[in-house]
Amino acid sequence: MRIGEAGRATGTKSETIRYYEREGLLPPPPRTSSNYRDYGPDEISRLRFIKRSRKLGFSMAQVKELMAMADDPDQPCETVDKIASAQLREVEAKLTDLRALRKELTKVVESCKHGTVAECRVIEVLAGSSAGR
Amino acid sequence: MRIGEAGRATGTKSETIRYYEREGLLPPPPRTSSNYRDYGPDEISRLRFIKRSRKLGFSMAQVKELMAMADDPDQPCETVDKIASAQLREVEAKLTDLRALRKELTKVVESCKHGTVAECRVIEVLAGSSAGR
DNA sequence: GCTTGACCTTGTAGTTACTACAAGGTGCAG
DNA sequence: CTGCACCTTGTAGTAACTACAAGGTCAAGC
Repeated sequence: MRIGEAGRATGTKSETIRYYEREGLLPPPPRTSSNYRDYGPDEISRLRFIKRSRKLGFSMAQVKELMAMADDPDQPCETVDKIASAQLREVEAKLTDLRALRKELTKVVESCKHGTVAECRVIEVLAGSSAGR
Repeated sequence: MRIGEAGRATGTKSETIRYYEREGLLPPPPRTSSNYRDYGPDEISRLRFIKRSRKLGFSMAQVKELMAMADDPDQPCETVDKIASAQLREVEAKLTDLRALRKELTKVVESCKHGTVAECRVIEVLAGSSAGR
C-alpha cells in the first residue's frame, strides 16, 4: 500500500504521514523497488491509532509513549505501570467531563425536539466539580 | 479578582487569558479604577470550561460555538439543534474511543499488579472497529 | 517615600502539530 | 509519451498557545 492509499484509508494527508515518520511516530516503512513507501496493515493500525488519540486530546509525546508501551510490554513493570496509570487517570478524567457534556447536550437536543427552548448549562457543568484540573 | 489570581484559580497563564480575550473566547471583563482586569465567578467558569473543552480535543471554534449556544439558548431551535447534535455525535465518538482505551490500560495496570507482563493491545483497539473516522 | 512585584500595553519570536506550497526528479499506467 | 502519484528538500502558513522585551502604572510592605 502506497502513501496515498494509506492516507485515504486513514483520513490522513500524505504530507502528515511523512511528517509523523520524520517525528518518529511512525517507523520508516519498507520501500518498493521504485523507492515508494510500502505500508502494511500494521502501519495502517498505527496511523489510525495516532489519529484517534490526537482527536482525544493526547499530545504526540503521549501517543509515542503509549505506542512504545504497546510495542514492547516486556519493559520493567514499574515503567509500564507508571505510564499506563498516568494515562488511565487522564482517560478517566476525560470520560467524566465528556459524560457531563453529553448529558447537557442531550438535554438541549431533547428539549429542542419538543419545541421548547432549553436552558443550556454546558459551561457550568464543565466548569464545576472535579477540582480545578 | 485580577488576572493573576484568575489564572491560578483555573490553571491558565495570564498571557493565555489575555489571548482568549483577544480571540473573542472571553468577553472583556470590567476594569478596576487602575485599569486592571476584574474577573468574577462567571468569567472563572468560562475559563474552566474553555480549559476542559480544549483538553477534550475541541477546537477554539467549537468551544466558542458551545458558549454562544449556552449564552443565548433563545436562538432558533434549528440552529441550536444543529450545533448540539453535531457536538453530541463527537462526544459520543470520543466516549467510545476512551472507553476502549480505558479497558486496555486497565488490563495493563492490572497484570502489572500481579507481576505479569501484559499483552498491550491499545493500538489494535483504537485502530479497529468504528469505520475509519 | 521607595522598592518590589503584579498589572497594563504593543510587539516579536518560539513551540507544537500540522498543512501547503515550490522546485526538481523518478516511476508507471493508459 | 503524457500525466499523475510518488520521491526529496525546503520554506512558509495556520492554530493555539507560551515567552519574552520594552516602557509604563499601581499598590502593599518596610
